[in-house]
Amino acid sequence: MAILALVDCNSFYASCEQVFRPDLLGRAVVVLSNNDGCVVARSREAKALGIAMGEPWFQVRLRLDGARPVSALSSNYALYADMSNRVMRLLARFAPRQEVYSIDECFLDLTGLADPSAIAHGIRATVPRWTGLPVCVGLGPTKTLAKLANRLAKQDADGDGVCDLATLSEVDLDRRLAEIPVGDIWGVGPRIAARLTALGVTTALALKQADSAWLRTHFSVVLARTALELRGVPCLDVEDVTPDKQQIQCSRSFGMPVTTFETLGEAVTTYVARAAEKLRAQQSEAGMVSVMIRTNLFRSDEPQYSNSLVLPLREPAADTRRLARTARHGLRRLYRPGFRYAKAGVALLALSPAGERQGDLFGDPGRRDRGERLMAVMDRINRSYGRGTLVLGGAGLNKPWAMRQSIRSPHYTTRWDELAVVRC
DNA sequence: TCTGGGGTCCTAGGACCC
DNA sequence: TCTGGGGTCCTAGGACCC
Repeated sequence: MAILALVDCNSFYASCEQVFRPDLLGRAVVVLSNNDGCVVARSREAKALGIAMGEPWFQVRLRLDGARPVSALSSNYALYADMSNRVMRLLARFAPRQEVYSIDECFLDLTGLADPSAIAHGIRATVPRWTGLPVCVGLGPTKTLAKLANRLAKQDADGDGVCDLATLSEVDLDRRLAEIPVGDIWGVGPRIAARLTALGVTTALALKQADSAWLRTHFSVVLARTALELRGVPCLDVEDVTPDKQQIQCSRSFGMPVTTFETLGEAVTTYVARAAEKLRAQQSEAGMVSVMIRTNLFRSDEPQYSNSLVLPLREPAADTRRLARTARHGLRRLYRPGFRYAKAGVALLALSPAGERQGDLFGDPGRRDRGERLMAVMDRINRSYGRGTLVLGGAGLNKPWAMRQSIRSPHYTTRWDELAVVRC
């Protein structure tokens, strides 16, 4: 039998902030989404105040009305990404195979190892000691059960942070599954949970026992697989090599309403540049570019406009200038004056490995090579001296439309001039 | 005044082919 | 009265995840 571990950092973003701000330990801490919009991470104390995941921060403030102190921070992705790398590198030591599933969690394949439970406890003890970040570990014979075990480990406040569903007898496992709402299962979202519940499938146990063919006809093969995984039949592999992205997006809400074509163009150019960096980092080229703009959907008192467009390229490209030119063509067709725009975004689609392209009969290969060398130099400079050191002129310089991050912590671990200072 | 961003997979239906 | 059968590819939309 396979034994998989799911290791997940507790309140990851909030915990990262607390590592460098020990004064925030034991306090209600929330981390906000881009533009300081919504709550995306909460310390245990913040959860206890009833602050919901995804709740708009201005509503939280209105509701709590200053009666309870809450420390809010803008998100600091440079910090979280760096801390994530530390955790993942450390966790890789515990198993021959690791799948990094998200910024704060990974699967480890412990199949065949001597004492998985002891390893789980070792992880639970070692990660906070080495990185300052608390983790919980779930063990199970399939990914879905390991996920579930992790959830149970986190829910059990008095537990030791490890939950092992792999060594449970069938009877004991079913007893636990009977107490878990079906919506708590990985892969069962709110829509499907509501439909399942209406049909009488309300618990994890009921889903496990549901007929496979019935699930396929009334729902999909995805849900049928989830049910099989609950039965201990692995349907999802641990993928230890990260596949290349099939699409790369970059979109942001503006820090202030934007009305002019020129300003939207600056934003779109900026986002294309960011997406194209990621594209070149995985050595791909894009065959299509999509552009999207929209007004503020929450303003019922303002005229609304939302539109997007997909533009094919004559020949796949990874050159920021070419992609930006195409995106601006798209923007020109999308733009309508007289609206207050709140958000723009671009996506690079139809990605293929660089160098496998079909040539353009009318293209200029020499020009193309020069472009590739220029992009390589640009990426190198921006890697060495920081993102945004070398940019296209069309991206704008002041960027008054850029997102708000009024309460961002320093880049403690990734910038020399912002290093954390420890006084002993 | 204030409401995030970036992904994946599956399915149904239409276009098209022989 | 009666109007084939089987297949592929693409896309939009819906659902999910963190």
